[in-house]
Amino acid sequence: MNDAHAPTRRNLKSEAARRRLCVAMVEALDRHGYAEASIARVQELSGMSRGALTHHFASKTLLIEATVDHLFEGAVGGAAKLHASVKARLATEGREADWPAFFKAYCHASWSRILETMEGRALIEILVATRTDDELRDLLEPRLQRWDAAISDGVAQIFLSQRGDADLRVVWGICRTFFRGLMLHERFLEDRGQLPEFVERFAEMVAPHLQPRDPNA
Amino acid sequence: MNDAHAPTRRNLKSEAARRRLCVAMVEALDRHGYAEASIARVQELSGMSRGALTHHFASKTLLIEATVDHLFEGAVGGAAKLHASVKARLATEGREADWPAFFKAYCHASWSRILETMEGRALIEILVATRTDDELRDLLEPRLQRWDAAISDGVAQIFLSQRGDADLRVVWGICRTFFRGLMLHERFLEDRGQLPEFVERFAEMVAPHLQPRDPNA
DNA sequence: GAAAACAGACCGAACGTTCGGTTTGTCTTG
DNA sequence: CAAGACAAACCGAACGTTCGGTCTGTTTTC
Repeated sequence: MNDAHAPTRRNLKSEAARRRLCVAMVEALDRHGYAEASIARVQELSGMSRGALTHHFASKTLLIEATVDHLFEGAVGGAAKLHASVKARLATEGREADWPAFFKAYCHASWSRILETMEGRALIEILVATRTDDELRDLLEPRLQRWDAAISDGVAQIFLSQRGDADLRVVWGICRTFFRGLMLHERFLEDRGQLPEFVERFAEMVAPHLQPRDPNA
Repeated sequence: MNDAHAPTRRNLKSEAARRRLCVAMVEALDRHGYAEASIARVQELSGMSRGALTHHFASKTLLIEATVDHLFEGAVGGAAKLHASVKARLATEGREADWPAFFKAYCHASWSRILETMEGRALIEILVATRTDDELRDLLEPRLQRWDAAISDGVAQIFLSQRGDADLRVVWGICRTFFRGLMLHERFLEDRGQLPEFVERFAEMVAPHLQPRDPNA
């Protein structure tokens, strides 16, 4: 975390161990939920000893904190890649492309990539726990708001709202809100296969309120 | 729950005790989250003894089950009342009313009444826990699907989609999904006061896809 | 007086944390 | 460059707390 020191063999090993523990924590959050993501479970999933875990993360809170940073790094990196590919598509296809279909595909990609993954589900578990855990809330709040800003900036590079950037922020916030809500709504449905239909219908309603940004501007 | 026996003094008292415990459980879920909604916490919040709690609910699962039914009863009753008032408004104001504004008000009412409450937050906690708790999932699944059907029928009585009732179900499912997602998205916002703005902007996007049903049909 | 309602002591399991001891890698010194 | 000093990595046992569940009494209701 704080030591991007010389890449000695020890530092590399230590870094790898910490990463392994974070990955195991993500898996534990996904499979068992926040409350059941116990130290013992993470230890078991990581294949490391109890003592090693304790050594790298003196408390569970510190492990959670590192896991959150791990999640954010992955999410920001993934978003950057997606935005780059969108920019490329917009540059080649230009304005002739079918915008509703394009936006629908973008929504589907965002939903499945961000939320239909182990990492996405782990983040939801943490978000929910944040509501009732003040310590966790204080830990996450600044990170989440920074993340929100980064996402808004990224989307502003490829999309446009006629009402201005503030509206674009709101509209894309609505999209993310909806995607997250889907994770809870699927409990109401008889068939999980209806979810893509929900995403498509949603994208259809939102598409007229946004437009692609001219990449040559 | 299952005993609507003769209203002797004892049965009434028993019923009241069970309700008190369910209410305390809802409060515990709201304040502390699913995992921390322990038997001891419910006992404390209800002001009853451990023995009394155990007497009325032999296991925690039974308490959760009763609490879920308690929540659903309240939600279905509240929805029925809201729909009745909407029907009345539609009958008097008729088709001259400003539909987007009307729908916006309906969305705001649904959101604040269903989700900005102790009961709404408690249900979210249960929904999230359901994802990783198989026993809870089996318990809730039939109830949730019945609930979904009841809500769809209720909305179908007052609203209409040009694409038919199946589409209406999807669109209103999208709305509920969004409302639920707001509970998680507020963590990303600096100011919780932006939430109503989100609801209004969302309603604005959805309104053109629905219309009020003629109450005289 | 029988049964339901209530009260509280008690149990084993699992939790997060703490701690003393061992091994391994790195740096310093002669 | 080999030896010793040192710190980080690793290990598993033990602690106190809290969990849900059980069990034995006491009081209230019928």
